[in-house]
Amino acid sequence: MNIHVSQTASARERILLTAYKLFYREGIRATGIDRVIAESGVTKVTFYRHFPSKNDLIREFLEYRHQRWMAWFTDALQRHGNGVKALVPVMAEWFHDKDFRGCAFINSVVELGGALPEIVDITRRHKQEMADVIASLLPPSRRRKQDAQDLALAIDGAIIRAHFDENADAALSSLNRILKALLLNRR
Amino acid sequence: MNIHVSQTASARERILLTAYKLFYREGIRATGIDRVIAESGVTKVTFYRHFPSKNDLIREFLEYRHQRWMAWFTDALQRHGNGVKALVPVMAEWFHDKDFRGCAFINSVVELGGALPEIVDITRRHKQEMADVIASLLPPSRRRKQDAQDLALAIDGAIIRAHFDENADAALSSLNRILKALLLNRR
DNA sequence: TATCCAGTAGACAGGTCTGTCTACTAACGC
DNA sequence: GCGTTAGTAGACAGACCTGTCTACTGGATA
Repeated sequence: MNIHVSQTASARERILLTAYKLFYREGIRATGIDRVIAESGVTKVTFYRHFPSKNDLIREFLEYRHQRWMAWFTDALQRHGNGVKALVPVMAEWFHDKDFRGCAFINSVVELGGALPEIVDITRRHKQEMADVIASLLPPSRRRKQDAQDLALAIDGAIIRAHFDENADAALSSLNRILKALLLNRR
Repeated sequence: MNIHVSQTASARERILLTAYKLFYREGIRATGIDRVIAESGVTKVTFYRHFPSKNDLIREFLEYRHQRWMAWFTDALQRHGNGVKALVPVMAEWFHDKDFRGCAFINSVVELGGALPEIVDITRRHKQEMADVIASLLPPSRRRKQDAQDLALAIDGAIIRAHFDENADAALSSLNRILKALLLNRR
């Protein structure tokens, strides 16, 4: 609307984008507030005006990550034909990204689930939405939701393997075989 | 052999057991050395004589965890009939343990994989050994290793789901269906 | 014009972290 | 008997963490 507001938005946005990059790349606990402040080019006062505590920033980071990841996911699925067959190529696209470091939500549960239980809830909701999107790829049937849950679990396994394996191909092959096995076994 | 040595062994053992408990329950980064020292009832000098740095303790913790977990895993498989059908009950046993907090190796990769790359190697070896044990449950065939890898990936997915889900039953059902689908689809 | 308000710069408080240091004790092995 | 070795108790250094504080600046608005 006016410069005043857009300056505000831009400081906030720089903080959030910096946190997005650092929290995902280095981990949340490993990233100090001072580093986020320095790299986003704001001062402490500005930072704490927008985010009263690091936990607030963590919550907003996860919300932002959720929005961006879901948007990428649905777009990538469409680009690959929007069927269940798209899942493996879509995951391949993610796993081969040079910045891939696993699932931000799983990572945050592992890092902070004990100290910040709401992160666990946020993660459950994120994974539920992912499973809902997967369900929408499947033909309607009694088992659609169940199949989607199974696929979501297998995808989580693949994310983990791709995270610690040297390359993602083994994870993708396994995911592909699981997917085929689950969906061929109908009727 | 003699009291001298066994006193030594016991201080070391207390430290390792305390780290085992705290690192797994609270996380490695969240657990300060001072806490391990206090709870194991030794002094700083004693601690640092046995473990020159926290990283040394982390390595030994993972080694110890690997030994204990593999021993539990093979034992549990035997108790449940030592076939591929044992996998789901065995996982159920683990997931329902009140102290279950996911896989210590996955967790350590997420927490420290960036800072301590050798943890990633340790985790790969651990998961490879797990997959080898799973392979030994399968009848010999061309695809035995591949099937074992697929099952191992699905198990990792189930571990993650059981870690953040309220209860482990959904994860176990999915694992069960994936297992059946993979193994029914033979010939 | 006067007042907010979001911003800059940076000191500081209070806590926690890993790791080192001094000083002393008791048991074992040669 | 004497040196080595593992232990106790606890102070301390130096880094890093989150979060607060003062003092100042410049633009938007009433």
